[in-house]
Amino acid sequence: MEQPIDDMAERLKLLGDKTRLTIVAYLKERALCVCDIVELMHTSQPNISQHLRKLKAAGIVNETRKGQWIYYSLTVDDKPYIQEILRHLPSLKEQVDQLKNTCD
Amino acid sequence: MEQPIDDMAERLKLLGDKTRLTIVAYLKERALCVCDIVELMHTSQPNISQHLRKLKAAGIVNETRKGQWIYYSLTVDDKPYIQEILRHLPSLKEQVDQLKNTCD
DNA sequence: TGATTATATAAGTGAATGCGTATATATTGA
DNA sequence: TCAATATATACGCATTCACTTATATAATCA
Repeated sequence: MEQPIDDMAERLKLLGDKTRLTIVAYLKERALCVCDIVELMHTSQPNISQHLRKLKAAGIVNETRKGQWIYYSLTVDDKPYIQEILRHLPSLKEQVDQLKNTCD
Repeated sequence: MEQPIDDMAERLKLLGDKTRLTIVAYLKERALCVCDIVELMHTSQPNISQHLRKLKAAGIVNETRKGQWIYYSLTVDDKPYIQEILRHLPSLKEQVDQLKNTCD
């Protein structure tokens, strides 16, 4: 039987990873496709895909396909303690705004 | 150089462990000594001690010696996003109240 | 249809981690 | 000072996990 506390621990563990927390910080600015995040974070595409899959499984992000691109966005409206975490993340708006944006 | 986002990830990772999050949920009720927590959680004393050391290193708990017992308590007044997590933890008051309390 | 681009999955590897057993340190009280 | 209790540390082991490389799937466009 899954306890609420186990559930919270699972989500917090997901956010307790530098790469994933940075992804979430970027997605706080706006929805991004995988190649955007790869460009922002200077790591491999499979690495980002795997992190996104975990975030999706935990219900923290969802995906929307637009042509050949898949955009990910946050789904935390029903998770207040995650919202509070987001509020304390530094803004990465400048970096997101400087994306080359060849994705469309 | 330590970024704020790395710092947050470190703390969230600590709370993203079922055992540690449960310890924190107990400490939300009141300060407890190590043997109290061992009794509540049905695990080994070294296990609890090691988790408490990590929580202390992250500034989430502090310790106060009282005779041969060392009481741990939360130090989260300056960490709002951790407070919000605490608010969403289920209450474990009943279990804490049923402690045999031979520790004094 | 074939080439290109975007994304996902598979498999392997090295490092981190949670927990147990054994032992050390510290405090109390006879 | 010695025994008992409380807590911390050392060490080993099994598991988890983040990441890389290689490959598969999917969509677009010539």
